Amino acid sequence: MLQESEYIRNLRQNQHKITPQRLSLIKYICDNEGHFTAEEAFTKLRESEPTITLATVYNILKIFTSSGILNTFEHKGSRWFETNSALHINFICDGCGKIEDIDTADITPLIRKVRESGNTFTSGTILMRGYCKKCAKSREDHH
Amino acid sequence: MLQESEYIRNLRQNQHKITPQRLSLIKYICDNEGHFTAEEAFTKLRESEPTITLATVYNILKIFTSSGILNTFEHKGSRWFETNSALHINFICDGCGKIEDIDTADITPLIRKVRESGNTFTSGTILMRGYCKKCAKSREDHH
DNA sequence: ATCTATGCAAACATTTTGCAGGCTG
DNA sequence: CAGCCTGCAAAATGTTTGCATAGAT
Repeated sequence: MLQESEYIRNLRQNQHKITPQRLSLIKYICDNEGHFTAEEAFTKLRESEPTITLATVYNILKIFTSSGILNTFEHKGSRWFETNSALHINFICDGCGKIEDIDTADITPLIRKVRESGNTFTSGTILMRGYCKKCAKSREDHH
Repeated sequence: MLQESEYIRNLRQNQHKITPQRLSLIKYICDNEGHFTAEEAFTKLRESEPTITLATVYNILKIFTSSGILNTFEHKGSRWFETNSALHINFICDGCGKIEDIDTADITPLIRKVRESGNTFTSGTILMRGYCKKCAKSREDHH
């Protein structure tokens, strides 16, 4: 889990200015470990930065994703952002919609496989769907 | 690789009617092993079915995805459809944009891992990005 | 004959773009 | 104070919806 200072350093390193909007978003990202959409971040940020716009949020998120400090994937018609930069499984519950990170060493062979085919590997996203423990149980109880 | 008859059987099994538009799309899917968007299928289908609309293409694709005979994933702001129903790696080249299927048995441990956490597993998508052999080489040559 | 599927258009949702003014470095 | 960043509005893109008619069984 990265600290706020690492995002700030990332901005400086890439000659980007430090603005209140950017600091607020960094705070949101660090306080809110997990997965979020631009809209979600925007809604939360507006509490402390009432003039911020969605376009600005997208701008800032683009900086972080293009420098690789944030990952993105698409799901349910939106782009999602996440702070976990190691390749891992994103398990999405079809019941409650929650996204759970599952870290595992078992992914290494997959990357090797990609390279065996002659490709280079830069990044990846693994989405797996099903029902989480809680939702699976409540569905069982309905029988 | 599924045959046209299997898509037709799938329609019948689910009490869906066999229409020319559906047959054309099935033909497109079977002739065109790989990955496609609704728009791509629509553009091609219009050659033989000039009155077909994008909405109809979406309708038909929804039938096939909800019955599980087609997979979907989101990428580059669109939904993509694919005929390979076994969980596999979709390798996306950041150079030419081509999507390559990489089938591997190494995925089984990942599914096990999902279940170990108490979740059920229904489907998954693995997207990996980098440069394909050809694009990696042409980028090297630029140095 | 019934009921679903299609075609069309409009609605919707998400993301991007263009530009004038404001703020950072 | 130069240039990047923000806020705003509009545009662009992709997908869904509602409804009247055509078509499959």
